[in-house]
Amino acid sequence: MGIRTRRTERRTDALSKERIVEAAIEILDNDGESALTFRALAARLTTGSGAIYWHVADKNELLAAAIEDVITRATTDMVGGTEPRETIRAIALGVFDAIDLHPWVGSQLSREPLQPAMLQIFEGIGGRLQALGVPERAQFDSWSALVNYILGVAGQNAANARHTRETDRSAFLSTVAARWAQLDPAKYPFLRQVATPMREHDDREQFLAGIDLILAGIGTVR
Amino acid sequence: MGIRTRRTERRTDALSKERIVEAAIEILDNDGESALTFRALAARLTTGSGAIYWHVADKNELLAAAIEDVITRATTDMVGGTEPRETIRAIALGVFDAIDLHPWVGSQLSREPLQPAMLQIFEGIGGRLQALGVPERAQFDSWSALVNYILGVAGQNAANARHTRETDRSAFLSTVAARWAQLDPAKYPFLRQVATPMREHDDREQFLAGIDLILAGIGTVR
DNA sequence: ACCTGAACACCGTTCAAGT
DNA sequence: ACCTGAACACCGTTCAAGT
Repeated sequence: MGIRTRRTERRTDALSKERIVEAAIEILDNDGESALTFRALAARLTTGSGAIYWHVADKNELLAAAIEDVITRATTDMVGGTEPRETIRAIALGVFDAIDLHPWVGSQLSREPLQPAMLQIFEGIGGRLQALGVPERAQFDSWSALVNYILGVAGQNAANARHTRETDRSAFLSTVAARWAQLDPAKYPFLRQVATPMREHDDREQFLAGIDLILAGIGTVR
Repeated sequence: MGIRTRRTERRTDALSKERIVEAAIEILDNDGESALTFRALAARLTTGSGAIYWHVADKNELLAAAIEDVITRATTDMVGGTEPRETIRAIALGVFDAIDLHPWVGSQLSREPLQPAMLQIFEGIGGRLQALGVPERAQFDSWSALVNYILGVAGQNAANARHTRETDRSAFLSTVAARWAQLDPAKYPFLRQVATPMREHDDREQFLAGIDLILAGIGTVR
């Protein structure tokens, strides 16, 4: 389709940063973080490993671009309600769902949280705190509590996904729950008791419950 | 000192898991995570790299043992007050300070949060929530919010420390703050405003403020 | 039982050489 | 301008050989 100009047009299979990033995301999604090597990437793109360096400076830049891609897509899809509390929940859930889909983003994010794409998310949360009427002196701490919590869950989910690759997710949680259920009741009464909800809980709802708790705490500041 | 029995006594420079872990921690503390290689470790212990494998299964076990060591030491030093809210703060601060001293623990923890040594910390927090009178149905979510927040901060601190190695800490934060201060005011009003507290804040107090906010939120559950 | 150190299979990255 | 693929310096891990 369209007119083929001689110079700007490329063969459709030509290498480009976008195609490289796309392929990297596929590898990360399908085979996990350890599977992303320049050799594997080159093989998938049927090119030499050195060719990738023409489009991408190094592995850090590649990962940054992959995160940028996923996070940008996630924030674009987001329907922001008008009520600040709801919007904060929606933003947080957007991050959660993106990381649920691409767990490697979670571990990269807790390694390099200041990704450019995260700025929109950080701003979105901070802005809504202002709209919520949080006193100015409490805004920074409130914002940081929410952001750290979100990044914490992100890292946890990524860790779970790493274990989950071998077996499956519910099997992994069952194993942890079973281990906790067998802890010494004298030393670990709470963890024993929490083993059941641990096995049965819905990650997404638990995540939201945490957001709500923090928002409730923020609400107590006058 | 003491009688030298022929078989059980070893030359003081003999290899042992403890000495290996100790040396690993020194390398991690002084030169960062990327500096810990079996070759560097062997050189520091003036032995062959293969010798380490006689005492330690692989690098994962080595890292797990190093974390165990640091976390156990941190929880041992902890003076637990009698008031539940204070005790939760003390436990959280204990983790924070340990990670502040050994940032690599933070990144390992967000990769493998279910370290055995963490069980005491998890239990300590959960137990105090019960003592605080948190309704049973809210205990799991409350506990998970606190734990995820703590692990989130741990990961962040580790990430900051990675950047800080090259320059110094305040210089790094200043750079971030300066970058945020120059963001488009129309798109990022909050981040611009928050750039100043970001540069001036005390990490430890900010961390505690987050704990307090979550505890305040937990307190609203009746 | 414990240690040595060469060897193996991998990495990320570079670069002379091609088109 | 863009790509190839061998080469380099490094990993974690193994293992025959030593003591």
